[in-house]
Amino acid sequence: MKIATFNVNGIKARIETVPAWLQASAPDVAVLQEIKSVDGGFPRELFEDLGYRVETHGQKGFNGVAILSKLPLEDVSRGLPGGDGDDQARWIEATVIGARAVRVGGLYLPNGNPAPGPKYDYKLAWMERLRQRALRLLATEEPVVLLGDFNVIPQREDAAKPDAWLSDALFLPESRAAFRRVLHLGFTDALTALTPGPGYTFWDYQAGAWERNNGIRIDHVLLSPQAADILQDAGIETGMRGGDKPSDHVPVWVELAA
DNA sequence: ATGGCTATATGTTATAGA
Repeated sequence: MKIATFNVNGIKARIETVPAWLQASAPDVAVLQEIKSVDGGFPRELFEDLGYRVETHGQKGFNGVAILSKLPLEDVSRGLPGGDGDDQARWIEATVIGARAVRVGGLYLPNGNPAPGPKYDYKLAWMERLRQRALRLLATEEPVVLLGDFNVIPQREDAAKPDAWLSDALFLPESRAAFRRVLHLGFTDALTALTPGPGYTFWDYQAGAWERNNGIRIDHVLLSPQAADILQDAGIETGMRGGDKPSDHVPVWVELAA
């Protein structure tokens, strides 16, 4: 089972990019972030015609997440628990029925800038809610994959110019500590487990960041122990950043024996 | 760089992203 994540930065703007990617990369499951679309405005037929089931959790203008799956989905849920009035569409979860059932959580973690401030408080609170949800999912002892745009640079080596990010919400010590608190519940970072060394997933549109390889790694795939046991391969589709009508993020994928 | 692009809707300007 190949599972991918892609922050598309607007599904309407990526109306050709995303289907072309799906055909070339052929993930069984794709979680998308920043669809920037309401559910009714999502071009679901386009993806259904490619053989995908479509589940969206959209919102007007910003945010918005989705799951596309060639395999049957069960128990789809939208919204990260514990929100109490949080109406930002950043979380969607479903069980994918392959050779094994895999619980997949697709997430778009808040950016948090400027920090300090209310947006940063929201980011940290959201990360604590993520930790709580992750703990519940681990307790099922089933394969669990949490993937998406985490908006956290875990280590200095995950940025081409780490010193430029020192006061940024993506790299502040509290953000990195909160990320580790999730990871250390027992998850495996699929990319660092299989491909040590620099591997970026985002390059800003500005200042020739792509041409200069001034990137950061902020899209991650976290595997529960039961998922890590069946991890076969993982990768970053770096070349997508240099393609037609690119998002500022590129897809990241894992292959599981499931 | 005090944001140099990009995307969306609030739409010929504001807001958000990272």
